[in-house]
Amino acid sequence: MHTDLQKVLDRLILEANGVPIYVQLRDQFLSAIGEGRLKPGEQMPTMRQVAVALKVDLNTVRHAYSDLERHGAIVILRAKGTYVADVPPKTDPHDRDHQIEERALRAIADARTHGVDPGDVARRILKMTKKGG
Amino acid sequence: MHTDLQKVLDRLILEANGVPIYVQLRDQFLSAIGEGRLKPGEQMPTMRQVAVALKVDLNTVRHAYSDLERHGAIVILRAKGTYVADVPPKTDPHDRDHQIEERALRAIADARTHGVDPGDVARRILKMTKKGG
DNA sequence: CTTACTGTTTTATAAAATGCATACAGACTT
DNA sequence: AAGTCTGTATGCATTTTATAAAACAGTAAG
Repeated sequence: MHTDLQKVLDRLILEANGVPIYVQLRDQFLSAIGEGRLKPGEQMPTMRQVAVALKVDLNTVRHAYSDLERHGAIVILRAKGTYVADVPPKTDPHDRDHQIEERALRAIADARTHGVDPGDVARRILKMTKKGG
Repeated sequence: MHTDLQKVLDRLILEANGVPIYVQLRDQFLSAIGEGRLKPGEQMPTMRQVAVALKVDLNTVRHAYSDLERHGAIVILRAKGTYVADVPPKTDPHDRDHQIEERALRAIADARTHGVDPGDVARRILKMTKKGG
C-alpha cells in the first residue's frame, strides 16, 4: 500500500538541533520499524523519495539506510528497492522507555527555564496531538 | 556540595552513535537540570572538569555550555564559573500561553525526531511532576 | 531494445566537529 | 605581587557531514 508509505514519509521530521541528518533519519526509521508502522517485508520509501520529500541529498539518505542495513533492520536490494528485514530487531521496551524519559526530562527543563509549568506544557501537547497534530 | 557535582560528572556518558559530543553533553545536562540533580543557582561542573573527566576538548565542552546558555538553562560568568539559571518570574497570562505553545511545539518535534510518541512524553511529564518531580 | 525505475559511485566543494597546543583575561586567595 | 582558579580565544590538522552534479549499473516492464 502506497498510502502507508506516504504516512511514514509524512511523519519524518528534521530538526536543526545539531544531530546529523542521517542520524535523525536512521533513528526515526528504526522507531517506525520497531513499533510496527513499517512491517517486515514491506518496501521502504526509495532513497530518492526520502531525499526529495525532505530536500536532503541522496547520499545523506544512503548513509542512513546503510546504517539501518548494518543494524539488520532493512535489506537493500540493488535496483529493486529496500525492504524491512523479515526479522527486524525489536525495539527494546527498556530503550523506548528510556527515550520517553529523556524527552520528558528535556521538556521539563525547557519549560522551567522559560517560566512555565511543565504540566501545562504536557496538557497542551495532549490537546495538540489529539486530532490536529 | 562537591559530592553532588561529582555525581553529575559520573553520570555523563558519551556514545559513539553519530551524535556530536557537544550535543550529547548539552542534552545530558538538560536532563540533569530537568531531573533536579542540578538545581537553580547551583554551580555547574567547570568546563575543564568535564573536559578532563570525559577526555574531550575544552572547546567542545564550551560549545555545549554556550548552547545551554543560549537556551537560558545556565549562566556563564567569566572567571567565576557557570551556574544553573534561576527560574524566571512568571509573566502575563498572554505571554504565558504563548510560551506554553512554544514549549509544546518544541517538545513534540523533539519527541518525533527521536521516534517516540509525543503523547507518551506528555503523559510521562504529568507522572513525573505529580509528586516526584 | 528502450524506457523507467532502483541502488551505487565519483568528483568537487564547503561547512562543521574534534583534538591539541598555546595562549589571553578576569577574579579570587595568599 | 604571585599563584591559581575561572572562562575566552586562536591556529593548525584531521575527520565527518552535507550538498551538488553527474554518471554508472542492475532490474523490470513496455
